[in-house]
This record gives sequence, C-alpha cells and structure tokens, in this order.
Amino acid sequence: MNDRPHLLVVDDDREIRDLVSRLLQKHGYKVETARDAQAMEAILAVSRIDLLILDIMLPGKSGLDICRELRARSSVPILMLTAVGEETDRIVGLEMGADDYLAKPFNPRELLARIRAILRRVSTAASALGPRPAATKKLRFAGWQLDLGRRRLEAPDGVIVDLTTGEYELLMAFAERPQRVLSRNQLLDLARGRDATPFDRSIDVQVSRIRRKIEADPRSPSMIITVRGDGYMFTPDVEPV
Amino acid sequence: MNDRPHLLVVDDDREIRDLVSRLLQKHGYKVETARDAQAMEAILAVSRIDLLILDIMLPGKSGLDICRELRARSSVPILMLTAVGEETDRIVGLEMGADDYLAKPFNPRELLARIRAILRRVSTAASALGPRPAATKKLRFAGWQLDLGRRRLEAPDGVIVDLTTGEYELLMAFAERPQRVLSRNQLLDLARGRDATPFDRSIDVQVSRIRRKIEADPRSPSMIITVRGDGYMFTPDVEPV
DNA sequence: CTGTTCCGTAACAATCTGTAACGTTCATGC
DNA sequence: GCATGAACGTTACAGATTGTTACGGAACAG
Repeated sequence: MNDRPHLLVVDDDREIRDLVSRLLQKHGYKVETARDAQAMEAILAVSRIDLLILDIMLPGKSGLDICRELRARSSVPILMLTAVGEETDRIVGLEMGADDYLAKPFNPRELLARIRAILRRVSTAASALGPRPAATKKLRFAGWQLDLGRRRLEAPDGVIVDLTTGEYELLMAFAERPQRVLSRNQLLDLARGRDATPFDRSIDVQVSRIRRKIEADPRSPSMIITVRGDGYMFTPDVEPV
Repeated sequence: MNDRPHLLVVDDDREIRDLVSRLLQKHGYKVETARDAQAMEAILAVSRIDLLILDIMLPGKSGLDICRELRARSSVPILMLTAVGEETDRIVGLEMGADDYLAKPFNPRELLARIRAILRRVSTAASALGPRPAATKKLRFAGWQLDLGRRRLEAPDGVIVDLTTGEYELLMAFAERPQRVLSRNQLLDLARGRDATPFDRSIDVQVSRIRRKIEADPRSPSMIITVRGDGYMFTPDVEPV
C-alpha cells in the first residue's frame, strides 16, 4: 500500500456507486465498483484490493454471506454499509469479520474517516480480529512518541501531553509525512477531511496551538517549521516503533 | 455445515423455548426444541445437530448430567444456559465438556454472538485434534479484568467494582473492540441494540458514569477517550484470558 | 404497595475549534 | 534605510460539541 490505496465499492444502487466512487477518487483513492457478487469476484481475481466497501443488502447473495465467504479465504479489509433499521445485521456484520460498518445515510466525512482508520489499522498491524492485543504502533521523533493506538503523545521525559482531537489529527498528519512541505490544503484534507474555505486560517491556528505544547521555544519552532508561501514542514526524523 | 446451521434448544420452560427459537430462526438458523432429555435424545437420534443449547436446570436429569453423558459418546458442541447465582455450576459445566455457557437472563445479542463463536470455532477447527480452545472467560486490560461469565468487573487490586447492566454492556462493547474509534451509533447498537434518537446523548452520559468508576482521573480520561466529532475509543491493550 | 435502582432526557457547565482581528515578520521596491 | 503589502503568529470570541448533574419514569425487589 505504498501507492494510492485501491478500493472496491460493491453496491447494487448505481447512484450510490457513482456518488461514493466520485467522493473517494476526489480524495486520492483508486476506486473500482461492482454491482453484485459476481462482478466483485471478477475484480478481486485480477486486482489487489486494499479495502472492500460492501453494501449489506445485495440482490441474490447478501453482503453478509459475501463477507463470511470472503473471510474464509481472504483477509481483505471490509467496510460494511447498512441501511437504517437493520440494527441486528450490523452487529452480525462485525461478527462475520467485517472491520467496521457504517449506517446509511452516512456523511462523506465519516466514510472517509472510517476508511482511513481501517487502512491505517491494517497497514500497521497485521490483520487482527477481535480483542487480540493490537500491535500498537508508535511514531518516535526527537525523543517524543506519538502513540497511534492510544491517540496520545508522550514527551521525551515520559509525561503524557494532552492533545485535543484536532491537535492529535494534525500532528499525526505531520508525523506520518516528515520532511515534506505540506500545504494548508493538504493538511486540511489529511487532518480534517475537508477542503479549505476562502481565507481559511484554521491550520495556522492549530499549528500555533501544537507548537505551544511541543516546541522548546514556540517563538522559534524547530519541529514544525513554516515554509513561507507554501505551508509547513515537520522536520524531525520519524521512526516507526 | 455448509447449509443453515441446525440448532437444538433444550429447556423445560416453554416460554424460553419459543423466545429463543424465534430469535434464532429469525437469524437464519434451523431450530428444533425439546422440553426434556428424552425429547432431546429423540431428535439427536434422527437429526444432525450442529449445536445444542442446553439449560442447566431441567426436571429429572440435570443439564450437567446430560452434558457429561453426551460427551461420552458425541462431540456435538454444547452451549449451557445457567440461571444467575449458579456460579459453581458454570465452571462445572465447562469441565463437563460444554463449549461455552451463558447466564440467564442473557441478552439476545450475546446469545447470537456465542452461538456464532462456537460454530466458527468448530467449523474451522473441525479436523483439528486435541481439546477445543476454551471459551474466553475474561478480558484483561490495564490490570483490570472484565469477567464475561459473571458479568462483573475486577479492579487491579482485586476489588469488585459494581457495574449496572448498562454500564457492563457498554464497557464490554468497548473492551471487545479496543483501539478503535466507535461512533455513538455503533455503541448504541453494540450495547443497547437500538438506533440513535435525535439528540441522543445517552452514550455520553453512560461513558461519563463508567469513567467515574474506572478512570484514575475522570477529568482527563485515559482508558475511554473522546474523539471529537467521531465518538469514543477504548485505548488499553486487551488480552483475552 | 413501597422503596430502590437504573437509565434516558433535559439543562447547564466546560471544552474545543474555526473565524476574525490585530500585531509581527518578511520580501520587495524605492 | 524605509515604506509597503502580503504572509504568518497570536489572541479573543462565538458556535458547536462534549461533560456532568439533576430529575422523573420504568423496572424490580421486598
């Protein structure tokens, strides 16, 4: 998964396929679609798919059956989509081995967030189902440790530094892409899953807030430096642990 | 078991038989019922049964005796149902060769989950030799132990922490899916089996109540953390015991 | 029937986040 | 150097989200 993640959307509703497909492509994913189990199999047979987005209600074979069958022979991550009111099926979906599920109608941000979460989980840990101790992954830089499993930051002296959700997301976006200039737009997309509004300064403010917490001297930052006219860059060497 | 799994419910209480039977049929199982050991034998003699759901309290021959006798001549998977307070019997039940047990009153979701767990275990390990992996009885995290059999929580120092049913269900939903962001909707599904109403804050309140009981400092939680705009996450490593 | 416990709703407090405003820094032209 | 405008840093504030408490109905035991 060094490249763009490759997603496969399986839904019998053409409108939903197109909608979801466009949304995901816009956010940098490579997307295939299939209208039923057969088309899905055809694609799975020839392409390496990083994540399957599977509607639970399909004509003929249900998403649940597909999920169970796939699990028997593959470990491809699965995100289930369910219509409202199919409460029980959702749970069953998880038990069938789906990695997550989302109730329709969902909002695009949540879909993107869950896709990212699954891909991150899968790419870091070997696929683990159930309550196995997860292979917690940490990012270490300049003595600091960003604990991705616990969503928290440890200072070099071991003290837990409180980060808000937004600060954590942004710092993670940085730490996963060190020594690269990231534009405000990229950062917004990575950390918030949204586009910039006109005169959007929210990243600037959030960077300022993070600096206050992690920089030795926030007035002359050394970790998150400003690249005037271009954005910001996270300078430390980052080592996955 | 390529087909619908075939279950046999043995309980002397007609109401429970019907209730359980309907629930299971609704979820795609083929279900038979028997009110006593004799009826059970009759069915076992003619049908291939994938899983036996056996009440421990039966008139005449007890479920325990039945279990031991069956084990002597058959490897049919057995799920024992016990009334509350029969703790000892539960352990004995497992020792008699039951594959799992569930305390009454149980919630439908949990029954379904355990049935699936057993069937999965048995079907995957069908040809495997040796004793079946024992049912998970406890989840351990950060020194705490969530005892699934007794539905109770033990603090690191061994003290039993009183949890209400709702708190227990929610904490279990968390502990079974550690280090994953769970939306309020998912949590409602997992812990309550219902959908969110508009402006539903019940999960927030329940999380607050649990934090008060298990967090060292409830004002800056470390076990159940908030992911703003997304839900909550259970951060500790969880180890099944 | 009475008392207790539990849980969802409502209300209010605390926290977080984006916007706006203003100050500072930087590059540029004079 | 100095003025100027753009880009950036920082603070303040308001709306949104979450935390917490109180309360009342429901379920249950006695």
